[in-house]
Amino acid sequence: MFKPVTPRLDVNKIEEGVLNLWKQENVFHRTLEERKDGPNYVFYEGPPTANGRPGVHHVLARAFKDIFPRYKTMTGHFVSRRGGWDTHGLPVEIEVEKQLGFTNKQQIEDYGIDKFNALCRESAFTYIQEWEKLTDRIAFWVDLETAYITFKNSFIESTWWILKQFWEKDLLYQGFKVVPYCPRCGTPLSDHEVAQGYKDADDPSVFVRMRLLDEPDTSFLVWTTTPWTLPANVAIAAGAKVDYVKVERVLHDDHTEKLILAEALLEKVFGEEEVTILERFKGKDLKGRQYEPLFKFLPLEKPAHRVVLGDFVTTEDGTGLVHIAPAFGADDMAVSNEEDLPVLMTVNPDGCFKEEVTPWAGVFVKEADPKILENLKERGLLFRAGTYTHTYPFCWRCATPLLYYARPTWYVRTSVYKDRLVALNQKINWYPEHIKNGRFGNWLENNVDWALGRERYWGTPLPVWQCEDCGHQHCVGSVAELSTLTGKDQSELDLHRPHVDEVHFKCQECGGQMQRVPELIDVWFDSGSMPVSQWHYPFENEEQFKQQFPADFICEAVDQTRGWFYSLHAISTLLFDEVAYKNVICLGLILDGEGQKMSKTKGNVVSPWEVLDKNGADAMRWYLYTASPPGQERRFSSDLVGEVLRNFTLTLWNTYSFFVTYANLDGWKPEAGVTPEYSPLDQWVRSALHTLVRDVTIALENYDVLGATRPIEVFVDQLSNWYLRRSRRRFWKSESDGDKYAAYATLYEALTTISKLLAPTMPFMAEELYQNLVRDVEPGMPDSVHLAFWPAYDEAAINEELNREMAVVMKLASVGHAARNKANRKVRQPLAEAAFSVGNVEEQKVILKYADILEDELNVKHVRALDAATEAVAYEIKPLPKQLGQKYGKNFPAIRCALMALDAEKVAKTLLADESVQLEVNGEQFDILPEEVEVRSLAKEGYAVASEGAYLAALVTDLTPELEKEGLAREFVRRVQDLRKSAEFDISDRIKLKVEASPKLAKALKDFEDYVMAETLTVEMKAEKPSEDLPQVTSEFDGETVTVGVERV
RNA sequence: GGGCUUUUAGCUCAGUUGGUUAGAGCGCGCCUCUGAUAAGGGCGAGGUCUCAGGUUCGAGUCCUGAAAGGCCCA
Repeated sequence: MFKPVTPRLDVNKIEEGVLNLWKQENVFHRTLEERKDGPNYVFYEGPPTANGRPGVHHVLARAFKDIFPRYKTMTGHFVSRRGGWDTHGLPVEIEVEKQLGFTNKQQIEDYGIDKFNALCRESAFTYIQEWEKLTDRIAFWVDLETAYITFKNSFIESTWWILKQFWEKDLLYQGFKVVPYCPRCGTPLSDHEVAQGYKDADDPSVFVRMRLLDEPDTSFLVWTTTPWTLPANVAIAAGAKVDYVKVERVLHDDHTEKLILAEALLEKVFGEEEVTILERFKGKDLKGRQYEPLFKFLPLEKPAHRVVLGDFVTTEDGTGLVHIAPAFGADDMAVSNEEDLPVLMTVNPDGCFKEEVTPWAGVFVKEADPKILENLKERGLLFRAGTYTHTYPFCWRCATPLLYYARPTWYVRTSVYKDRLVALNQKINWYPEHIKNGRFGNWLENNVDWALGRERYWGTPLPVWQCEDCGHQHCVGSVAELSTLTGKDQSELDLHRPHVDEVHFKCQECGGQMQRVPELIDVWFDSGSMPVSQWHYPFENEEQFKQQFPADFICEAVDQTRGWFYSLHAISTLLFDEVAYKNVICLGLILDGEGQKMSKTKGNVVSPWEVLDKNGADAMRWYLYTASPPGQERRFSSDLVGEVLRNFTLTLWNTYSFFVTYANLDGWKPEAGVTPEYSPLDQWVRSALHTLVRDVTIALENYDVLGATRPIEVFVDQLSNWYLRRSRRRFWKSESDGDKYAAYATLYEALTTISKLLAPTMPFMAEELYQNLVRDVEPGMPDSVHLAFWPAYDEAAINEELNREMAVVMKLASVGHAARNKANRKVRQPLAEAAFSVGNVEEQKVILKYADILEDELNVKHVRALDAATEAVAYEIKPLPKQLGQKYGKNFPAIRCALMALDAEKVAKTLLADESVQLEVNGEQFDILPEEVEVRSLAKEGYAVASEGAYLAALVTDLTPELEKEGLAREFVRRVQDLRKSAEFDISDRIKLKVEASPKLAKALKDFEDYVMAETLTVEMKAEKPSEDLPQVTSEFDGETVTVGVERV
């Protein structure tokens, strides 16, 4: 006996039950234990930070992550699935700052780094319980008990080891580079952070005269949007190939001045004003020309204030002459290094001018802009000032405009490995594929050194100590090394600030005191270190590390391209010259129902719980898998998930419930060694089933999630709405013969196979089916579908021809229904005959081969092929463009025309006789083959006809008295069945009927008594008025009246 | 400004190496079937396949350009 199944599905109850089962039987851990000796399949969990609540996008990622480990477990692999938590970084600090009401770094220092970091440590796990709960509820199987945590000493120590490897290869260096810098937060920002803060801003648009030293009344016209950088000007950049002109213009006092600028920008700069072009030259001719500095606040260490060439100069905006202040621009710094120009550092780290810049000392640079313009104007150096709207980066946390600012900071020299980064990327399978050479590939091609340093508090400290006296630097690669250096056991040392900062040792060069540098490292380095650091490699777990590197599969959203995908790849390339992952699914973002990005500030975030409580985890997962290709962004709403339940889950559930109901009635169970006598319909559904197994397997092997899910939906629909609907009678007939056994065996095979195919994607439903259909019935089977083995498909069961034939049968049934509908003949009324025609000879045989199915489906007494020769009055011929166009190319239109001009009937009959038609077009002979033309027949009168494409159904709608009576009998049966149902009789209950019917109906019931009684499980039918106490109904149909009462025997 | 990506029915999405009548589901209207079904079937309304050029006998599909949305980067 199978456990009885209610047709009313309560997904949440089922999913809770399955969760309990998994817990009680420790199923997840057993998927590890029972596969210990299997080949490794390696999955890396990209660590989330638990200081925010998990959202729908996390469910998306976790749902996709879960598929492949489950699948690979079923194929016999050992899939260690260690979780991880990212715990460091600015986002954590900011939450704590908010909590404490801090607005700047000084407040943190005053409060105490120790106490501050203790709060960060807690804050990183604020929502850990909700994360764990959600992970559990959506059945993402990941081992959270042994999850790696980036703030643990062991993790940090391994990360230090990596850094030391880099240090020894000279890949870690302190550079003086221009970085986006927040003067309020006092720290450079990573690209990632900068990207979050671009806004439209109105900045000054300033044209300044820089007077030539050797030519009176002549100036370079230079444009800038940052006047505050002008005191740091050391050069002007021109484009070597750009055309420049010297123009003369009249000033107000009748004097003239000469200005040099790019010719292409004359109009933009002067507009209507008349100027005289005196001279033309290329940019390279300007090289080395000297000019009068605008300001002289700082001493010059090297010669400056001359024209240099730069390939970044454009003639889009400004004047084609670019002001160069190496301290405040990346291009500026680069060109200054090449040209050996001095760097004038006019601004303090707080964003205010230095003492030396006397007029504006201590003024915040942006506030000094107008004052600087005033000064230039007084000195006649200002040509024009306006405003310019462009996108400019602001600090994403405090909205302070960022300054591009030269600061000493630490870098990983990734750019020297650019070729390896690019080459190794070619070994990675990206899904979708375009990321590989698109977004990710481009990013690698443009690789610049990884800015590693962060001047913050809560993170992995950079393990570099520097001598306070001689500046000697030493990189520490382990706690043991630190112990040796300090001559003291440091194994209990917390490797965070401020504790590591308090560790000093003697300089090996001069004996001075070594002090750790102040920087932390970028948190992305933490997560990118995870293949190594999660194992505390190389200090222990060497075996595990080697077995678990590289990953076979990782999966995150597309925003990780420059995040985790990059940090893993970069570290692995520099450290091992190997990829860190072989296959990666890169997910698109989740949008709300309106296509807007979900964000806290917009308040359009859908809570995953809302969806889960309503529809369950399976439906939510299934929606995410099937909605659109994984790389694509997807719209998401609770209603869309609800559709999954109605369309897919319920269909499957009802099929399952049907099976269990009747199998229990018949006491059916699978018997080993019995070969069922499959009917053609069984053979067809088995062919479709094994095709499905094949296709889903191939899809999963290729990380094709759509291909692993959508076909299951199609199959379940066919199983329920074609196979089962057409097979129902076989299940409820009373004799238990081989045909009935085959029907049960077929449906059982389909359901148990589906449960396995669904295990990776719909883990709950899969388990529910498996437990009842397999585990409780077949002794010795694995205790869970997730411990079972992936089904192998039976090549012999796959019959492509059968698949095609049945598609035609379904098509004919559909056309037949349409014909009935048009003739206004309801299906319950039997008709004498249906005749079909199809487009070609090949499909013709299908009609007779599956006549019984069509007769039953359409409720007709006889099915046959339409006789094209005698019954059709008209034909249409349709030259098939695919065949003829490909064969005859340019001639196709003419051939088509010529063919259509012939007598359609003659052509049709020739082709239907499987003979070809000869044509002459433009003096050329063509032989048109039967398969190159579709023939459509139009039936003669007396038939109800419907057609679609070449498929046509013609019904004989005349009713004989016999057919009419049968129709009445069927109507009556229908009423009785309804009555049985509303009286809540069991489907196997035998009944007695009392009937009071109008004469014609009474006669019909008499004639079809056997049929009526068999259909309704009636043991006694009496022609009398039912007594009041019986369940009964009175109804009218087809002009007849009946009152019928039922009584359970 | 650059890179990647998307644009097909009211909504969510399919659409094979280019093939002439562009599909499905949901929703809507009418009809129907049901002894598993919250379902199923049929008919109908609903499309300038974002736009403009081009290649081709033939373009939703290929090419060029443009527009709009999204993401990433400046």
